Amino acid sequence: MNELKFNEKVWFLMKKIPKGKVATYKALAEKMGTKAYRAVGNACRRNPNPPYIPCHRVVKSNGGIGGFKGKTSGPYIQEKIFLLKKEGIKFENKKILNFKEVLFEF
DNA sequence: GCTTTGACTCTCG
DNA sequence: TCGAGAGCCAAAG
Repeated sequence: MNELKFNEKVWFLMKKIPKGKVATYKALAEKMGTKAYRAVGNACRRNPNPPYIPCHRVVKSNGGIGGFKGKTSGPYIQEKIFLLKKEGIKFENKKILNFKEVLFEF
């Protein structure tokens, strides 16, 4: 049972992200010892585990939001941004202004 | 068991 | 700065 599946590893790292901070798919993948950047996003998109996973704290390496609720654009993205903004993260045109400031390093 | 998809990342022009 | 292409891995069909 110590065999953490790929998705489980992703969730575990996500939960480690403190409030007001964000992480990139790349960081997550590399931290778990793989380059499955996409697989990380897949784990979140399918989100086998509900609100238990703070997927909104995971962004792209360029500071972009990526997606939310299975959508890469639309009101869902705005909502994701709004949540992050409430945590002290600044956004501009769907991009994180203080990206490096809020970027959480494992 | 192969094919398709995806909330990605990097490189080149 | 921006767009297109290639590379990468895992889950679902």
